[in-house]
Amino acid sequence: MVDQLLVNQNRTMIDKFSEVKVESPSDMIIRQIRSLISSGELKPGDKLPPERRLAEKFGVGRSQVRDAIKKLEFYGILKTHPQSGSVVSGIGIVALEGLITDVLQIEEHDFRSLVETRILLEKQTASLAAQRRTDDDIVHLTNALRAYEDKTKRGEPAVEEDLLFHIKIAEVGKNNVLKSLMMIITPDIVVNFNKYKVCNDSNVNKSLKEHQAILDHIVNQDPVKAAMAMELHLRDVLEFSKSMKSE
Amino acid sequence: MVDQLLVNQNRTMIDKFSEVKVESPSDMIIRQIRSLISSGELKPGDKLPPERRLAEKFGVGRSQVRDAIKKLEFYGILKTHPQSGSVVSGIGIVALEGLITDVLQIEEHDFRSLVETRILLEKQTASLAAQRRTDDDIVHLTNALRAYEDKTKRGEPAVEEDLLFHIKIAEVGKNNVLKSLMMIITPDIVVNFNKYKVCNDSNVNKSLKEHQAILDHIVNQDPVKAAMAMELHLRDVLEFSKSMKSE
DNA sequence: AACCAATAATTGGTCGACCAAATATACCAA
DNA sequence: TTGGTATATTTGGTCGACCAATTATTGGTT
Repeated sequence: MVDQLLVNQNRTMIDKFSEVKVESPSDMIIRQIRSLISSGELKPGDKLPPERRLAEKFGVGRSQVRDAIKKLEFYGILKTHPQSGSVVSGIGIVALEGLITDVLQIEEHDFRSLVETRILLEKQTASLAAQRRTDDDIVHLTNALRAYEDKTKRGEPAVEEDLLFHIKIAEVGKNNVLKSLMMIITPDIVVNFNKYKVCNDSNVNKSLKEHQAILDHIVNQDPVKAAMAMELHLRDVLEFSKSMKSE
Repeated sequence: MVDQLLVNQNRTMIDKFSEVKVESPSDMIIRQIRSLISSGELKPGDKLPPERRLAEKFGVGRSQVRDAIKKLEFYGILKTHPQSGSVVSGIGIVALEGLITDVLQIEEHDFRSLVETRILLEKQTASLAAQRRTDDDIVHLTNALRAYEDKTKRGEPAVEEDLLFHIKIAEVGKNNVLKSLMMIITPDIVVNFNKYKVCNDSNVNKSLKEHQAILDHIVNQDPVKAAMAMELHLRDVLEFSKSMKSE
């Protein structure tokens, strides 16, 4: 009650500090765990204190600690064994420092980096697909391209089918990690696609031909040409995005 | 009570089905949400039913639903607005299908895929680093290499310093996404490093020279040679790992 | 009828309590 | 002393209840 009054009285002063409260609670916990590690209290390889103790030490509920641990586990920094405890991953303390700070800023993907990386990944998937494709794979790829073609011919937006074709290529490449990484950056790309309206009508025809060319090279098992066709395709997208961005 | 008795009576029969229960509860929820989407009950862009309703519908607690939603949010498939609801991301329903099934299997990183992808990423980071390095960057890289050298000269294991050097190169490349992706796969690599004892004494000398070569090419701003040196370096690791694995 | 304020219902976030599995401890027998 | 078993404790997983913010509803005023 009294606290509430004080808050209202100091509203203008509170506003000046509000900017530091943008970081979410779980991020704060992550930062605290990081400090535990860098201060030497937590060496890689040994067990994390139990969630209850951490919650008490940080003065928060156990839920938030669990959230933080889950996030860290997601990025491979921790490994949680049920009914036993969480263990700091084998990676060294020095590298950990850099890792964790990066996790907190992992969303800051600027557009240039995004497209640049996508080109890299997709060139490789195209190359691998050309090397490792089976006859079954060709059927799947053809179907995916057909679906894309049908929708564009009807004048409908086909961003989904476009991406699906690319994902199928990644599957044919038969490299789990590569595909997973593509999966991770794909949502960001879609967001930016919609933001900059990359896929308008004037581009779909060219895009369709480029897709067909990529597929042809994969069918012919020509890794180099497949990669080049993919790069050409994506390079167009990049250039177009640049022009949109400068508007 | 009665159910319990039935379960005990049918223990042998239950055992036959136990194999399907290996998937974690939250994965089951993810699968269910996916079926909700593919059945058309959930179209991209509109709000997810409230957590309580989902929990009731799936016959589980709300915690598990929250876990599933958080996992999906990690991958950008959902976006949660506090006190308002979760929204299906703009990405299309078709692509979602592929995405979600992949999320469930995203941990199956086999070793070949891992090293293959690492080579790809690191070649690019080396190339970019050679293109974009500043004078300050060189100082940092040199220090990192020095730290690695010192520790190896003393005969101590220096896996951390090794990786730190690579991470520094990624930073010099100035591509957020690329660095983030390297961060993601690095823990897996370390685990496998320790498993196969890649960095033994006979290799450290060679490794050190290769690191120096990479650094030189970055200093000379020669992207092609930097990438080649990096590939050479990592290719050795791959070959060595292969031989260890076949033991 | 239109608009706005006050109130009621809904919703995700948080917390504490309970559960079952895993581990540590204590105790007894050989 | 040693080995194993039974018990006690610890631990992450799960659940239901409560909280604050948001949204929907309602009622009244203009």
